[in-house]
Amino acid sequence: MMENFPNFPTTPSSSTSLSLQQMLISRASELAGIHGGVSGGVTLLSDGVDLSEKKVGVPAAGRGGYEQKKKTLSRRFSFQTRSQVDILDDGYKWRKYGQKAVKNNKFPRSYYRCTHQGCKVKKQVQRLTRDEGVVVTTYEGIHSHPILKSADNFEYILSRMQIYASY
DNA sequence: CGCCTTTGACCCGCGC
DNA sequence: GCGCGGGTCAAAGGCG
Repeated sequence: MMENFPNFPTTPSSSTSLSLQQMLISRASELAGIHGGVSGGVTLLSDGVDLSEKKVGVPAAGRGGYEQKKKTLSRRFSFQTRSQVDILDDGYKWRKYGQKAVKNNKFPRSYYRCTHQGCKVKKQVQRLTRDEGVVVTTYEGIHSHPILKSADNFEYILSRMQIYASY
């Protein structure tokens, strides 16, 4: 079985009303309930963590000139699933902007950003070293626009995925 | 032709 | 103060 993720502090709080995020959480919780026996269920990095103020380096004028900006809307949560594909179609359009190898993990981590203008939602997808079938998806931010297409497909994918939890 | 992926360099925070 | 680990930029190429 899988071991828990020490890096992912799990907070059993599902109070905020996030659109997709909430749907995911509720969906995941529901599925976790369905799968009941699964030790773990859903790994949720709920929002409200210490992300109140996050400094982000923004290029000011070419290289060398970086401007410090503070962000307040950084909500983050993650979940891991069993899936063959990395990209889970959640109804939004994403543009990949980076890929980096992480220490302790043999598989690289991919960084995506919502292509919608003004929407600064990011997500990163990472595959576990030990279990290639397990994919960790982390969302950061809240979409400031409606979903482009129906997320039914995503729900379908979710419904046939096994979701882990760490509590 | 426009958007997306790829990929190396760059930047930053933090620990030693 | 330096090095490492992690996140982002941006140029160039690819594909529909």
